[in-house]
Amino acid sequence: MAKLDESLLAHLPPFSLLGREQIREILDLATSQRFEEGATVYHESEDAGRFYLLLDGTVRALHITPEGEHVTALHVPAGQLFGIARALGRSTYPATVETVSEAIVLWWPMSLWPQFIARYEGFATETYRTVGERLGEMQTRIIELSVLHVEQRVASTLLRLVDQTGRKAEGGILIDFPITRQDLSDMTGTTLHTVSRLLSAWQKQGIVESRRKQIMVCEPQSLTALSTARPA
Amino acid sequence: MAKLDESLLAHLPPFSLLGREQIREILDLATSQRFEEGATVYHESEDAGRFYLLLDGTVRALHITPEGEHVTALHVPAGQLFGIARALGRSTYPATVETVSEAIVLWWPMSLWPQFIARYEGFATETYRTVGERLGEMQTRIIELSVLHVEQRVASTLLRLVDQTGRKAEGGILIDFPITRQDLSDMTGTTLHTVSRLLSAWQKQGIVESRRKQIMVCEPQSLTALSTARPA
DNA sequence: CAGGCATATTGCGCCAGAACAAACTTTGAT
DNA sequence: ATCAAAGTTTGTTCTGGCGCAATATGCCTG
Repeated sequence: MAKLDESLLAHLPPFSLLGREQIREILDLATSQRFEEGATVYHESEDAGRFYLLLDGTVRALHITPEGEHVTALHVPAGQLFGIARALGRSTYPATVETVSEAIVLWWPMSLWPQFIARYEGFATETYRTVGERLGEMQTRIIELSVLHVEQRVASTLLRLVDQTGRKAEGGILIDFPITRQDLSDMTGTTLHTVSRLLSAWQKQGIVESRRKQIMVCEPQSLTALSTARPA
Repeated sequence: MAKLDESLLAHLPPFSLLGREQIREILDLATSQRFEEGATVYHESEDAGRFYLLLDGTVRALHITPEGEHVTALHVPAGQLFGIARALGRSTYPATVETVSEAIVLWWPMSLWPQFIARYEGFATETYRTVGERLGEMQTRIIELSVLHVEQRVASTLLRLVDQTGRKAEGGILIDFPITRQDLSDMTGTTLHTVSRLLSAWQKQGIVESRRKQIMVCEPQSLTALSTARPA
């Protein structure tokens, strides 16, 4: 395998406090791996043997119910750690992770976890910050699911995605990975039919523009309005 | 203030690995405080100045939306830590915490947190296990809110409460703190009306028995059935 | 024990959104 | 080009459960 360059990690929060040699050390312990779009990295409740860093692409954490329904818990953008079950005192992965687009990851055996925490300055702190952020996101999800209507949930989900992975494009901000109506409905707890109707309506109003597997938000303000307004 | 006894902490997971002197140390740093039923311990987004151990009673973490709706995130049973914002890399509390019944807590200034983590064996590990468990609970909530119907959500919420704080009583298992239909609806993302109807119906079937602010589950199996069954 | 307040029950109408159904479009493979 | 598969749109029907409103019941206070 080609030797990995230190600059890959140097600017990422979990490693930003570390010196060159330490990063070299870490990289030499890592394995890099490429995943196709839609590939499964690991399954829920599997033994948590590795922890991962997402170098490029997007992955999502999801659950599959006994009835076969998919519920998306979380999207992870490039640059973040995932599969960090040990940070939560768990020995199995709490969710299934699959790639949303082609993805490049680094991984380390979980047996190295304690030494990463102990040896590398800032690694623990940043990791727990990440955990805290995800927890916050989940709380927001719960609140939204509890009190918001479908339309509001879809609107704020779109806003969140734009915020996390939006890429400037002409006429709006593009969500930077392939996303279907079904995906959106898995994130919002509704059906793809309803999402389709909403997007069509919004497109007519010029708020979004959507092609197959692609959504561009043209008027974020309008979505914000939709997501907060309590309709009469 | 009366001196606290070491036996208070000795058997609790975060401290169970510690020796007598260490526990003494910890207790001497602690302040104990009693809260009335329904009292607020701290508010969301307040500066996280303390971390808490719940010695007796039950507290709940909740959010209040701008519109004034309450969403209950989590119940914390006696013996657990809460307000551990620092474990999540946060400097403010992520939710409001209020007591559900009369409660006794110990608290320490958050400035002691780093030293607790560093000095006391097992404290960090157990803390993160707690975080992991709560995260798991939240995931379950999200899944339930996404794919289950109101009746199923109420049923499984009742089961969870029975599981966490149930106390054997004649004729069934009693939920060991005062709980209103409104509370239940805040936990399940529905209205108190619907909860009331459901409880009435279940009472007629002999599945539960409810007085004012009190619910007893007589036939857990029936609730389990209700919570999983995919109604035609 | 009277009055007042919080909690609970119940009936009714209505509508957001799910379920079902079917056609259409884009993409990619042969 | 042709075909198949995946994704999307749109129409119609139906219902769970919310909103509103009135009433009942237990609980606390003075």
